[in-house]
Amino acid sequence: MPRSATTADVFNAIAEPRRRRIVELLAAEGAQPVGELVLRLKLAQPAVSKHLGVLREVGIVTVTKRGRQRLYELDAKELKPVHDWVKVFERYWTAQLDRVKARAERMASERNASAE
Amino acid sequence: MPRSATTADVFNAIAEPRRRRIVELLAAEGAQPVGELVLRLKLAQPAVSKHLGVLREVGIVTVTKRGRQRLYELDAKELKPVHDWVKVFERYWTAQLDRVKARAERMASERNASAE
DNA sequence: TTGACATATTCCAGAATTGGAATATTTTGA
DNA sequence: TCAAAATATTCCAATTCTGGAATATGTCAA
Repeated sequence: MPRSATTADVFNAIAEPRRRRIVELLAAEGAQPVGELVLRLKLAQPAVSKHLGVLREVGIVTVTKRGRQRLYELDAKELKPVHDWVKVFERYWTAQLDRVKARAERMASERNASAE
Repeated sequence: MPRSATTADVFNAIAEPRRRRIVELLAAEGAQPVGELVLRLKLAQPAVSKHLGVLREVGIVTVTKRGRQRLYELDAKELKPVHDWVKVFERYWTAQLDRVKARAERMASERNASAE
């Protein structure tokens, strides 16, 4: 069987470097029309439109018409699931590493011992 | 041209739901042998081995031999780049949302206005 | 040494991604 | 109404991904 539904999911949307750059750009500069992104990213227009399409499907960006252009705006709160997920691991590289690590390893070996 | 090198990158590694589950499991239970993961995740052994391979390539997990089994352990600090990236957007959903949002939008419209 | 166990690797198939080119669509301005 | 501008969509090709089956590899135990 083939690949299973990972698409249309926030984690996948930001797995693409170019899409991350789009997100960064929108965060830094505010809403932008497609053409502006094309210039900044040095990508072909269709490519940009497609990436924006993926981001839009996931809800990371929203569109507004302005004349013949489309303004894309970041809706950053859609990134919260990603933040929530990695946040859990924050303690692994924060400060008192030794104690945390030692504790994790101790628990791990105990679990393994009793599980076999 | 085809897809461009997104593989072997941390963001991609965690884009797969099953791989995230593996990471979660290793975080919660400590180092585990492949067989244990197979049972927990209800995935076929080759599938698990392959996912572990991806995680290993990126450095998210490390392996240790123990008899005929291989113990996979989480090296969570490799997730830091992801955390660093999303952390920037934390303010978008934290507390004083209105003020932040208003400010962002004001700056955005100013930039757009002067850019044209 | 041989056989069973644990895991990795290879090969295959179906689907999905991505960029590029060409084209369609929408909107504005003359 | 018509041409140009801005963007989206479609179609194509090359590549990649993932799971499944079969098989290879390594290791222990008798």
